[in-house]
Amino acid sequence: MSSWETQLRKGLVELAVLATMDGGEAYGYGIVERLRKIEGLEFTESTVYPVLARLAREGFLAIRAEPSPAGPTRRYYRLTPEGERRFREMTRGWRTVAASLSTLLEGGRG
Amino acid sequence: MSSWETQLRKGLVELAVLATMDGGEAYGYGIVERLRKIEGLEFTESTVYPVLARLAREGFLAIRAEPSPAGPTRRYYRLTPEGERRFREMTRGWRTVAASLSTLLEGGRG
DNA sequence: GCATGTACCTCGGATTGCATAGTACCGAGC
DNA sequence: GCTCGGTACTATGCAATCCGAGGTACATGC
Repeated sequence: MSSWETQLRKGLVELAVLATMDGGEAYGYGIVERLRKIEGLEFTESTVYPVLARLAREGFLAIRAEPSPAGPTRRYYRLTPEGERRFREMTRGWRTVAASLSTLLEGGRG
Repeated sequence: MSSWETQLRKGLVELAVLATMDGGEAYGYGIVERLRKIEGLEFTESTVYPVLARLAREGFLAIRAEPSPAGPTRRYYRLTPEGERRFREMTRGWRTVAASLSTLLEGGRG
């Protein structure tokens, strides 16, 4: 993985993770599997798990445990009201930055 | 500045800086002044100067010195052929990530 | 009993953003 | 000739976090 792509992802994991459980539930391994298929968002378990732990600790996620059909107990995460607010804020911030950078890239030195 | 926005910027400075000198020249202070006006890309001198130094050291930028109308000698930076390639690669990578994330954000848990 | 797939978690190195502080250059006005 | 404000860059150090490598554990099929 090229180093600058690693850097580009910083701060994006959190948004991507929150997005996977917008309006529903998701568990760690499933999130990793899902993001693995999205170009540019291939995060590993060692990236996703700490983020989930932090978000839960900060009160943005609620946890529900449920047995897995094959494996250890799954821990399903869901957005709390605070988590939803955070997600909306981050989405707005992301759109702003994305739009600004697009303009800059198209405009050249204009 | 919220912490996640700081992280979001990591890796974006480099692309933003390269963009400001696409097809032309730019000097440090001028780059900072220009980016300061773009929402979401307000980087400070202590962020931009090290990036310029690193990019020059890695061979992505060429330097030309020219007296300033008022102040110390300006150092104009220009993309080398390698720098242009790097810039194009980063732009592609950025567009990929941006598109993926947009899809994820709009699609919800679809 | 062993391999395999699922599921969760931790540790440590490397990278980088940015606040703070400092150096130095130049022209204008007195 | 001295100060002052704007310009241009450098140095130091902390905080954040990505991710490779490694560890534990459950279930099924052979």
